[in-house]
Amino acid sequence: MKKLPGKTVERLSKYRRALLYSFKSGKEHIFSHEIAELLHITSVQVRRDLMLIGYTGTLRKGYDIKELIDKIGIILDTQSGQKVAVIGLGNLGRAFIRYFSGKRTKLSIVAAFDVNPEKINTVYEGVPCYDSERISEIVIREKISIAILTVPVDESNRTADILIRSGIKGILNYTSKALNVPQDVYLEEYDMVTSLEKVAYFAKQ
Amino acid sequence: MKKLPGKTVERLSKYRRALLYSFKSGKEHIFSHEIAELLHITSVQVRRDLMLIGYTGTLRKGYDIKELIDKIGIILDTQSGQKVAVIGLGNLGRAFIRYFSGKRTKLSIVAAFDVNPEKINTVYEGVPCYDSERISEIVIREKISIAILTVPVDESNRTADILIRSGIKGILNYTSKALNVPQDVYLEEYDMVTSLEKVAYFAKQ
DNA sequence: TATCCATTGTTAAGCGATTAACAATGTTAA
DNA sequence: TTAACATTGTTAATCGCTTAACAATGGATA
Repeated sequence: MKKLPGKTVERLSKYRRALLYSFKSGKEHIFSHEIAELLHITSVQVRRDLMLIGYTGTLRKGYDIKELIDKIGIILDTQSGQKVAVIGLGNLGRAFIRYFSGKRTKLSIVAAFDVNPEKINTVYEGVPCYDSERISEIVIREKISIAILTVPVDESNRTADILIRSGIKGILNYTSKALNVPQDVYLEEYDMVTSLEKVAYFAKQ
Repeated sequence: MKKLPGKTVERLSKYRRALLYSFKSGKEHIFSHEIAELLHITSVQVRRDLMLIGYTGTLRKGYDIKELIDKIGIILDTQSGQKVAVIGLGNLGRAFIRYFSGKRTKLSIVAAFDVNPEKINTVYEGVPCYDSERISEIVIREKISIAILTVPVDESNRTADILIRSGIKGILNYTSKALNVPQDVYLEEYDMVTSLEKVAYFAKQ
């Protein structure tokens, strides 16, 4: 299937979580305007997104929640799952591991890396922490395709280069430096300080 | 001044950080294409953003770094500064406090809140942690205008309501639930799971 | 002095995403 | 049986942001 718009992909992820929640509470069908309410968006947008992934509802009952969850899974997930590594086991790295621990999804965090000897060879929430020197070895061995980068900013480019040479396919960069990656590596950047400064700007009346 | 586009505000925050870094290393002037390189964007976009804030460079020397930093400060900051609270002193809350500790900016994190008795009345990186029961009291007393919300998802709406009733002006929401806020409260949402799922989607070739 | 040229500032075009509009559909109610 | 209606799926319009295009500028160079 042709690549979907980034914004649609983000919403599909949110639809799925909201739908799982509704399904667990016993609901079987849902209308576009109900999904829209859950996410605080419009029903048109929901229908447009579902049109893009080719899922069709029924006229008076809306969408079959179970079917739609499965359909979104076909779009977002890979059959065999994808392995994720957290680079930098600081607060942010641990936050990620916490969010994912226990959730059995097609994304699994299988390794963390740090330079701190006190963290190396420990296990956090079931995820082993290795010496950062071993990134390349383990990424290749474990076929890890996604990295969450939460290292100090002056290490970010060097670390990204190692990941790229080890065949990583996507990087989620939380360091405040724009990374250089080749075209075939997907890069998503998020800057906590910028987010807070943005809120501060719009919060002053 | 008229409100700037959100994307421009985000970039201004990044320009400032990059410019501060350049200034510290002794540089005094900079061209639009040099700023663009630092952020991996185009020089046109830089010039357009600077046009929007009304800053004018010189033709052959480019922009005066010191002046531009000050100009961005006038746009983004308030004269007296803004106070920030972290609600939920988990990994993510601590990550935020860490990022900001030591940096003397117009944004200062002055309080954290948690329900865990072991955290209440401790101090993390200079930031005192209070009982979540006291959010309203302290937000009002300290004139805190911005909240970073990192509580468990089932507490998010209740907590947001307390913040709103206490006169908060902006909320940065890291819980995975869309919040209901009145028009005069600025809301920025970020979902770590969605970000990772987006990377995963675009990383599968 | 006159010409060249890199750079800025700004207008216009293009693009991607959201929103509006509406035909199609089939269930419900008269 | 027919009319009313809520809802879906899709096309068209709109909006906001990015990118392209280019005139204006004034220092450097011949």
